[in-house]
Amino acid sequence: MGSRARSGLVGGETCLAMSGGAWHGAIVCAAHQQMGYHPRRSTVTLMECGAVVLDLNQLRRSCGSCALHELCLPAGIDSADLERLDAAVRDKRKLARGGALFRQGDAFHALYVVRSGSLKTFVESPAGDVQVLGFHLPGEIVGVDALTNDHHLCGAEALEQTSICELPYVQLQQVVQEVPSLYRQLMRVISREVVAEQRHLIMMGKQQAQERLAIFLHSLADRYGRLSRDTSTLTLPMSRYDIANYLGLVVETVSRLFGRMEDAGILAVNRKTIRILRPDLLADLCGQGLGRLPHGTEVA
Amino acid sequence: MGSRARSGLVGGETCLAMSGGAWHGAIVCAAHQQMGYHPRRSTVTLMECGAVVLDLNQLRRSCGSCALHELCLPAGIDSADLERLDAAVRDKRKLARGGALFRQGDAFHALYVVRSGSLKTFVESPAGDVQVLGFHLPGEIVGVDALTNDHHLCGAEALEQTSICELPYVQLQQVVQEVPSLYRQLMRVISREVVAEQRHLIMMGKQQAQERLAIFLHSLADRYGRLSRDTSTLTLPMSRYDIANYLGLVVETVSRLFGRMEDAGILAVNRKTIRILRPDLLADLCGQGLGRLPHGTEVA
DNA sequence: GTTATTTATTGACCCCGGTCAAGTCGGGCC
DNA sequence: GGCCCGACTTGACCGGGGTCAATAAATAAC
Repeated sequence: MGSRARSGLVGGETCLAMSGGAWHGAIVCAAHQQMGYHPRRSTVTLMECGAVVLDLNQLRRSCGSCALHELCLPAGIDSADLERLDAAVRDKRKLARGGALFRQGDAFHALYVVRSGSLKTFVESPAGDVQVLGFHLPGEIVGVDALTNDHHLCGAEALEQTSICELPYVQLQQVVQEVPSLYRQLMRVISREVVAEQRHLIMMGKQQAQERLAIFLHSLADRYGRLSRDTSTLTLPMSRYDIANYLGLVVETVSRLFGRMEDAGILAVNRKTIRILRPDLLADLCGQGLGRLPHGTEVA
Repeated sequence: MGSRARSGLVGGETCLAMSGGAWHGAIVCAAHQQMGYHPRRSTVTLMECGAVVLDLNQLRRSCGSCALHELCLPAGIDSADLERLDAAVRDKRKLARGGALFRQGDAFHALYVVRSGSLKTFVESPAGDVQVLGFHLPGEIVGVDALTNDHHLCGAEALEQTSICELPYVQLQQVVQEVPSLYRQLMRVISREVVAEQRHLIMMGKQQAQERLAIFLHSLADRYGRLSRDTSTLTLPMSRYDIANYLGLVVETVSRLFGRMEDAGILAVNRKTIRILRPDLLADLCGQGLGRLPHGTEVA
């Protein structure tokens, strides 16, 4: 084993652009990527980048002009009703990497939608062991589990610089009451979370470790695609530990699997940057248990 | 190993009463159990039993007089608004054991609430392998996953004689729009499902096989208690295969675990009837990985 | 009743992935 | 520059639980 050719990104400038996380992600990058622009050679600093984002936020404060419009609550709502929704959406909170949106046990008073960046939700037992429940990308709702008993059953934490739309529940209820189409859309968005959890469950059920990671990457690429991001080069905002925990594995196993998939020519792995070289083969690995790679097999 | 004293239920008449499933469960049994009555010596046939149920259904057709009132959608809704809900709740469908409420891929047009009996929800891959997603007891809602894309992503099947309240979605929307408190309660009930899935996920994450089964039994007893059923004698409506699949294990492992817990004096297992002899010890097994039983240890 | 079929239990074997331990890399800091 | 620390990788070992197979019990079919 071992003579694996690590896909060498040039390092220096690449990492400089990457190391800030996908902070300009949904806003700056989305536009750039659609134009075929890649921020690799950009020399903007984080400071400059932050300023740009703030300006853009000013321009697109309203749901109506939000890039996530069609993925989020406003989908299918006409401009007249949008103003009422805008009135309910309170200040857009910003979180630094590791910052808590809410903690396990906190009193419930709002639902949240990720605007840019990403979150993880997780529970922690009194004994201290953690279970990551999900990763949340822009347009996805967080906090639904607290509706039953007015307390958050899981914590939510930013994986990178993240910006959040807060929907105070009392006001949201009013608007939803007045705008039937918004009520329907809210249900749909919540249902999406149920479906996401179901997928997670299916994966944890009986899939082998390699299938789990394949499914994880595949579905992440899917979600990136829906955000108009590049689906062949994933920049993972979460650590190997988070991935392992989410998949019900240990970090060593995840590391080995990345290695094996790289050996097979499916991926090019460079820390948090994963290039999917053979989407077809990756899709195969998601399949029904066949086609598992036997330790160091080169796949033509 | 092996010299395990099987808890001997008398067999004959017991099984006769059991074999019909818990059909009179939520309706006849709930009342009986609260009075300390046990249907073991009852000689009613299924036919007679069915008739009784029908009569009771006539008496308590409305949500207002339903025994599940406080567990279900009507919770916290005054009698004036209850009539509007009643109008939306359509015919109460009945399913025989194995009967499908809906199939994976079916078009969505209604949510369902279990009135009596029980369901399992599951997905089936093209290759034929199944993952059981959940078991649903009276008062619990089914079908939420279909709200996103108008098709059921999982199938739902009765585990025993089961009666269902159907909530056609178009009508439900109207009523919910008119009755704010019902809207809130619907959200809460849906959120319950999210929480249930989260618990399932936590279990599948990193728990050992024995902890999984312990948690499963413990939480099932909990839910039975909420339905005013006996929490120390569980009559499992689902097969060992369903349990194993739900827990991400194989049927042999579940069987062995039941055996080990019986050896430890925690349970008395007789096919689908599980008596919890030591709830305290069972709770211990749910805990953080400590206290696992090392193959045939007697616990005083 | 008898037979056939599903469901559950039990044993023997072995492999996937967890555990333990040792590197290695990269980034932040002075 | 040099140091440190956390994130990640890689190897060696082993045990929990999956697989295969045989049997028993209970239900369904006739």
